[in-house]
Amino acid sequence: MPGKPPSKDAPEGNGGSKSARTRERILDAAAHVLSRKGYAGTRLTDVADQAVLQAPAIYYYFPSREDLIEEVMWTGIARMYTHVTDVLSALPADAGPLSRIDAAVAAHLRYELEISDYTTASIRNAGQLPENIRVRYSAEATKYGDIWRKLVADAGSAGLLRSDLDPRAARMMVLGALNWAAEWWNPRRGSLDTVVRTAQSIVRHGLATPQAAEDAKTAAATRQPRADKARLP
Amino acid sequence: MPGKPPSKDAPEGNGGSKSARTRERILDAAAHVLSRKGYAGTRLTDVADQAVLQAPAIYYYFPSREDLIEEVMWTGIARMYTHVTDVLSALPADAGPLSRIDAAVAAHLRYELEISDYTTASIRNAGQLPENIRVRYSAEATKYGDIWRKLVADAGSAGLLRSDLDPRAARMMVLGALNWAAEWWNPRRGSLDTVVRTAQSIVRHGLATPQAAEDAKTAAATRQPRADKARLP
DNA sequence: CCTTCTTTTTAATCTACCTTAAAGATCTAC
DNA sequence: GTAGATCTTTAAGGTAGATTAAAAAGAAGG
Repeated sequence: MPGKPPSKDAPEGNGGSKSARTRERILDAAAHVLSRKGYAGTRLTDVADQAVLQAPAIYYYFPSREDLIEEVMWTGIARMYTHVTDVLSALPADAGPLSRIDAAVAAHLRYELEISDYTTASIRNAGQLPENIRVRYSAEATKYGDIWRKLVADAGSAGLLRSDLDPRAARMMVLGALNWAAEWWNPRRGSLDTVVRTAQSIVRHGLATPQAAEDAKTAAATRQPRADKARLP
Repeated sequence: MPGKPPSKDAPEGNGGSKSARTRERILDAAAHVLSRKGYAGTRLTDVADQAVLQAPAIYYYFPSREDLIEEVMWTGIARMYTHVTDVLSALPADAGPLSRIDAAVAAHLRYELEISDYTTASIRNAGQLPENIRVRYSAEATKYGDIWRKLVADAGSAGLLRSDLDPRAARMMVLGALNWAAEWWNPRRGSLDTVVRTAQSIVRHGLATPQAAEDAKTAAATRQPRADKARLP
């Protein structure tokens, strides 16, 4: 009799026991297939092929197909949350609300486009999940959304946002612009830096008062690129 | 023996023969299911339920499940193309590039959120289609994209765009912001007008030079709402 | 090398769904 | 009102894919 799923550890690259690494490989494979085939189209045999093992082996690590897919879905956002949070907290304490939004835009975009299987899986399938799977995903999504709610609210309190914007709609438009990037970006057709710069500019000018947008731009020229690469305090 | 699929007519509401209306009902039902269940999850029995008939009846109108889904996919964008084109050509000849973008934003958004089954179906499933189905869809998508390519290019030629933007990335960001609206907009949580206004403002300020953005805003205050509601010349 | 625990595989079951076949129902025009 | 066309249904067939059972293969330790 197989023991329970081996202690799931490191959400990071690897490093765990062999068993933990196999589990992670299956999860990655599932994200890969899920992003391309959709919830209903994700076959365990395809996941198994991608992970280089036989379909029934998956049951040693996950109780069912649904559990596997559920974990891919919420894991994707949960990791994004961690990443963006880390980047934001690595910013200098005096970074203004618009600089923080710039940093969040860059962090979201880079993470999304680097770890694109998970992100694309989440983005494309969020609306197609059965209720039971959606619960945990929605919770993580709300948590992540709160980051942005706060980013926008802070800019608003500081009087940096244009008054003709509906905050919720504005926030969702920004997230839409960012999320959609996974659908069209192709490393061969333009550098990631270009995408990030364009996104930051659109978001900054899209949200801020003209005066604030220009101020932030010049301020960012020295501050933001540094902040963007910082990971750990 | 059944004749060939009855002459497919009116892409509009209805009006055609009874047969044409049944066909349209099936197509609508397929869009409904496709948007919620995804490509692989779209079962003919569900489509049939939604269209209030039995699954095999679908085969009287469509050669196969794939053909049905393919048609939903490309039809969605093709109609969007027609709609946006109509709105743009109804604009006064002296409408500037930014006004035209404003109008396109409104047209895209209103159509998307009103006919949301087709749009959501396209958006969510574009990346999950098998090759053969994707061909026609991609062709229509490119055609529609050309509208926006031109809108942005015209604004650029007129010197109204900020120079720090990559045109392709900027265009895709805008489309992403718009497309994503179908994922979050809820009529009960905010009016469509609010969403449209916010989107127009973000796009205008997101793309244009600060000077041009402000100019366009005041000009639009009289011109654009009228143009927005115009349908036929 | 033999035992035990972990991991992976092969073989078999069971269900869901697309599709076809054939028969019914409805409609139209003489 | 009845022949023929149009449309719709009921009744199978066949296949693919999740899951379970049971056996095989590794790995760790003595």
